[in-house]
Amino acid sequence: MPDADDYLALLNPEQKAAVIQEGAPLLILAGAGSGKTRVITTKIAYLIGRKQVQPYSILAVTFTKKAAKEMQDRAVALEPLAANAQIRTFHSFGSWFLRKYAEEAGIDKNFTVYDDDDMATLVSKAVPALSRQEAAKAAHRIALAKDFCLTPDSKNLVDIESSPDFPEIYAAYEKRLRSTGNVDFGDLILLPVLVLNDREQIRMQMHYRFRVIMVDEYQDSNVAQFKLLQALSGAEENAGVYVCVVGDDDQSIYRFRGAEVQNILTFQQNFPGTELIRLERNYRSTGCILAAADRIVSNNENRLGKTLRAERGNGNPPVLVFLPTQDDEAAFCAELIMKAYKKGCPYHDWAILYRTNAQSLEFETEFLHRKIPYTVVGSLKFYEREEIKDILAFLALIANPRDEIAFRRIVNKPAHGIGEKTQDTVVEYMKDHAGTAGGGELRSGLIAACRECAKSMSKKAQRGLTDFVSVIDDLTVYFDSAAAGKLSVFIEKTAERSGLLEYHSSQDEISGTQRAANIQELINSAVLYPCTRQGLTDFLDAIELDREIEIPGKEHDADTVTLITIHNTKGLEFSRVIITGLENGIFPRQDKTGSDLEEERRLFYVGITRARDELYITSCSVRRLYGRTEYMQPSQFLLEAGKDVFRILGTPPSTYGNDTFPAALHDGEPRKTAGDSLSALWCSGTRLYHDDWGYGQIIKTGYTSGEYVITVQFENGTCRQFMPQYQAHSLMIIHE
DNA sequence: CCCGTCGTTATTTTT
DNA sequence: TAACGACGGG
Repeated sequence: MPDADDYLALLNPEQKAAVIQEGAPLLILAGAGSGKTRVITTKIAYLIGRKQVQPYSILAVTFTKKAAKEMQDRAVALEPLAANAQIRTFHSFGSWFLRKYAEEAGIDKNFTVYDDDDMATLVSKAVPALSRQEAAKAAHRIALAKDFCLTPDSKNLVDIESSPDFPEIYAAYEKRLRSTGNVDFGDLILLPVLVLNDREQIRMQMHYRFRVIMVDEYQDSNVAQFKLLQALSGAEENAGVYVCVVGDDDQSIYRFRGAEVQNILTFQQNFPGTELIRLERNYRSTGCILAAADRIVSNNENRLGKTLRAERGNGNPPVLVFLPTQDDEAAFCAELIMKAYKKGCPYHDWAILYRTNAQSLEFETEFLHRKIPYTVVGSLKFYEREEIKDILAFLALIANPRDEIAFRRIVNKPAHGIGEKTQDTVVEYMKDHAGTAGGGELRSGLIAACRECAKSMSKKAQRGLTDFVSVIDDLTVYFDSAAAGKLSVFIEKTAERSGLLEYHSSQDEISGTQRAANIQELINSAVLYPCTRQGLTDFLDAIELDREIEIPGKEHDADTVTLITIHNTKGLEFSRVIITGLENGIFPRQDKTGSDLEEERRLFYVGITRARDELYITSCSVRRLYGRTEYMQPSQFLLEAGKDVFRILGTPPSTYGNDTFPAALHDGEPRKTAGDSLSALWCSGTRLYHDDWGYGQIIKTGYTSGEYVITVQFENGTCRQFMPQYQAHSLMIIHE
């Protein structure tokens, strides 16, 4: 039996107060790196071990499966009984709830979850007048509406989309979606809210079941999730459910996806009597890094306010590096990393952060060239790949034969001569007969419809449909007879019998892709699931609700540099971080004002606070953008932070503070374009630092066969020539 | 049905 | 610049 005092003794006073607090709602404002996961997990252990709270009556929700798993593992390490606590993502809770109350929610118990892409397809089927692009946009708005807990008849729908057609489109989509029996992501939250608000009985059952509710990363919850929490807590009917939320308003970065910072800012009003505890001791970053982070975020108006204190000394100031172009930026990063590597710093200590995925390209090219191993996080999602979606569609159709989207995706793949017209006929037939034909017809849904429709069709379509049905039939027979086997074997069978494996293998040869291997990866990931209906739904759920789970070839022990968008770094930390592209228009992105600009600022804050020991920030004066060469200005965030928090390398553009541009402008060479800014940057008198030779000064400049050449006199006596155009990365201009 | 060409358009995306 | 969708010919 673990002794609670052991783990309480590890906490600082605020953390301990947060763990033992009871009797009123609790809001924990946990700054970056302040040990919030430790607090939540300790609290779970404490409630079970010390307060005799039943583990299964604790519900802890997070946003990602990874976070849920980490929380579960750490809680179990402190208190084995925590294995029975419900530690889930919001969406997996919704899924659990909806399978339990499928009937009340008006959906199929075997539902699968449609993603954004499926939504767009469904919109275009529901409203054929829309172009593909319009449908995608409408789908996006519908998703957003659901995040805000708005139904097609909600008045506030205009706040999401002012187009007068929108409510109609949304309603048509809903109708179509309900006819498939499936749900979309928004429904996983919205439908439980509707059911709970509607059915007192069910609400009471939930209050009886869950006595403690904790929410992690509360700053990223949306309105629907807030309403779900409200319903589950029964705050308005004195259900006596204990609520504890943890978050950091300064790290709210998902507004564009419906996250509502207001949720955390107004928590105290919505849950009267709330106690507030701040965790402000930062155990991750050095003081200098935190100082820069604080300077940035202090420029935001809309925040609860908190000041992080460094627990591990000041360290070195963040280095702000001004570079001529994005190529120099990539070279600078590579050089920095290689230099450190030679001194024994592993690659995995490093992360390169950028605002948009497209920016990863320059680094990939450069690193490939220099043989620096790297891992790009998150750009191409496994589950979004065509071959994976194809196989999953087959499985989804077997799980739920009314799944129109899955049906359309694979009925003619590989091609059997079943065009869109034929598909429409089958889908219409199913919809017309589903309600009247009794249970049998309903159960076999689109497959039965295929059989029926085939009778009255052209030879070609008839043949195609018969082929398709026989594939499904074979697989169904196999599925039913293999209940003792593994699901992975069934998926393998599906991949073969459907012809999809062969189809995608041949694609591999044409375009050198890895599709067959990806399919194999999918098959492997199902080995632990039984070949039963339950196993199948569980597997599909796991895939749909945890899209990070399948990252093929991602060896965790590989020593690589991480390339990642700042959004994706939430919850991560690295010893050394380089945040790139700090230029107006890139970061913050253009057109950001007001609260959008505040969110960009928070994003910068998140990026900075990922760094444990060293932080570098780069800003280029020229960047190729959409095929154009753009002259960039340093990010306004750099000015807001103030110069004193950084150590500055390279030459800041004149717009960065009051610095005058180097005298080099008069050095004899005309400054025509940015390409020629070489002579401006690398002019006589400029002080430099070189990796091998140390400090020095440019004593002569000139051109040799068209290339700009500088001569540098180093303090150690060496005198060398360089071509800054190619060697800028090994030479750093000292500004101070 | 497949493949090539032309024109358009460029965030962030836990689930 | 590049990548992707729309369209038309084989």
